[in-house]
Amino acid sequence: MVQLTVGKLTKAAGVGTETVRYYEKLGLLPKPERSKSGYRVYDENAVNRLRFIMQAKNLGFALEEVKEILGLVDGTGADCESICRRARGKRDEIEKKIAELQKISGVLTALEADCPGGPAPLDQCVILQNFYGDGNA
Amino acid sequence: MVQLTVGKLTKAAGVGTETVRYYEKLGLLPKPERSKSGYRVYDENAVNRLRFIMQAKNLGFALEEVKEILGLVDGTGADCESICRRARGKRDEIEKKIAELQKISGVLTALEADCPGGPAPLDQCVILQNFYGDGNA
DNA sequence: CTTGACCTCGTAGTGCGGTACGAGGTTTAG
DNA sequence: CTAAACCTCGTACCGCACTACGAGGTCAAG
Repeated sequence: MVQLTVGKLTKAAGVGTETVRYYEKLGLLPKPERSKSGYRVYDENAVNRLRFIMQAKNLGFALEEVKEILGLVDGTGADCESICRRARGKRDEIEKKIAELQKISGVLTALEADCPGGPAPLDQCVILQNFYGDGNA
Repeated sequence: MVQLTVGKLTKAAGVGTETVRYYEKLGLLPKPERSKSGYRVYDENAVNRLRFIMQAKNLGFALEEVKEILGLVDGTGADCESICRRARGKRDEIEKKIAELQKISGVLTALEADCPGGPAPLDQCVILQNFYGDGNA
């Protein structure tokens, strides 16, 4: 088990020290061990947890939601069944997000396919006028 | 072409009137026609555009990024080639997001699969201790 | 044994994305 | 013909997620 100070941790995960403290306060990161002098001490698991948080956050999850997901994974106190149920719900949410992203990706691919390939005005990219309609929920 | 007031538009898209004004100010929505009395007048295309914005926003795109995507689609002034290039870049970003979401979804699926199915403590869900490592970038 | 990089904490300030408010004009139902 | 429901605008405020700041303690290098 490698021992990391908060500085090493933040460098490894690409975030600021303040952010780590903030996440700790919100309960996204567990309170770490402390050195004799009171410094936070982490293991490399913390790096991955932190990376996971950043990733989820970038994908449109609020910190509260990330906390919820992490709570499922930590399995703090609750029984397996209820955790499973919530995990399934969360996964369905995520699958929905994936589907929506795929739709947007499709729009951009169509846009690309429609481009004649040279520097020309976009007037002939007729597909675009209707794309919102295609992307309709 | 159906004519919509901003109230109809917002009801159709599920947002507030203020939000529409806000997006207009930011340039996400084009300045609409006005009625004699100065009311904003929209067509149903605006509903879809607005929905698209909400969707993209929920998926973790900042309004500026959404504006950029919409700019690509609107093809305002630029030539086809540069738009294509940026569309490709944006699509790659989106595909990355999709891949990350699939990883998170996978974690939750693994969690579910690991659940014995009854109300039991999660101690046996060993997979969880390492999941961050699995989800590692 | 001092310098300077690192750590501790709390509080205040920032930027984004709305959201609410207030003063006023318009339109339509009774 | 008046009242309610809609619209206009600008400004101010809100919550989230940081981010910076200031006062101080720790520790490894020279």
